[in-house]
Amino acid sequence: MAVLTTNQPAPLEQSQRRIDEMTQALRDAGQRITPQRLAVLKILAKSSEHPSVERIYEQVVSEFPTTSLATVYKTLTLLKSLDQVLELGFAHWGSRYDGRSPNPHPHAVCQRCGAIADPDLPQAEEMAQEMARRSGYRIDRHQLDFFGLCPACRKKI
Amino acid sequence: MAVLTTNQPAPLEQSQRRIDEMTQALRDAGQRITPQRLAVLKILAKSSEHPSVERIYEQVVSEFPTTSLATVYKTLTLLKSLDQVLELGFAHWGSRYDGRSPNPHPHAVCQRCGAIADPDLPQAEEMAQEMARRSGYRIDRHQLDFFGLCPACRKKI
DNA sequence: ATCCCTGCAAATCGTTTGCATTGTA
DNA sequence: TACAATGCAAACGATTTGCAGGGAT
Repeated sequence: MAVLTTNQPAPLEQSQRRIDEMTQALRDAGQRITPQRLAVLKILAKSSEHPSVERIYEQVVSEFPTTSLATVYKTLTLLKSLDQVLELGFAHWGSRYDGRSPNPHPHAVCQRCGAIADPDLPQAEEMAQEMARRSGYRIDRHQLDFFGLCPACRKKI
Repeated sequence: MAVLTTNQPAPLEQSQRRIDEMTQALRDAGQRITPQRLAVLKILAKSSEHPSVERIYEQVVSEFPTTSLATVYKTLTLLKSLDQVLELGFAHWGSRYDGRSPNPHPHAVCQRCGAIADPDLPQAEEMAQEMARRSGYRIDRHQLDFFGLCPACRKKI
């Protein structure tokens, strides 16, 4: 499901398509397209870095200075509920967001610099089915995180 | 690596072995075996429910009324640092702990009642290697969570 | 006897909420 | 114009921390 290659910047055309998808999803849900929401949504469509809330906030504020952190949170909650953004929820550091590939897929997280990569791992879906079979649970969603050191940080240590 | 069958109570002998392992790990690290630590550690060795901090605290207090929540947290942090307990860190609800199989392994989490199962999924290790290969990250640890409904809750809905 | 561990309370940090004001549809 | 969205500040909940007193080795 993750169509994009790891950590490449999104081609303009592709991020434009995501912006359109997201705005349409908002409209379909009877939600208004405010400038603040549009700003958040553009950042989500363009970022390959899996930004944190704080990071999104900084960027929104830089082009829309009155925006509040609460609005960013509310927008993210809304987009999540429409399955237009994937929240990577971590325990002790804050969440990170993936707006380019909102369907669940595995991530590699660098413990040193916080970089996140998401190469395609086709086994994921099959593993979800295996988990359903062996546990008896109905599986709706997953979060598969691998923690370690990114290539850049490996060298530095 | 997960030797135990899903959600079966630990055989006494097995949980006793875990208690011994943990106390030994503490001793090896030059740490003291206090009654509070022993209480936490016993609960971890026996529980198949992947208890929350609060749940552990309740149980410790019931047999050792002066214990504080902070001590439970400190003990868990200590045991984590010695790889004697696995923390399942969730974003919006608190963490849950696995003291019976402290090596990373996949879990199924019920969104309704919070039950957690951990059947053996042999693919996990191979997937970690595949992730390392495709991302270039050095992978040290993983957390593989599948969210949905447990068998009991499926019926109730 | 030493010094680590405990227990308490206060601090922290990410996230959520209440409410008056503003702006989109 | 009506009603939903914003922005601010206060509330929240899980976890951490500082510190004085107590207990394990």
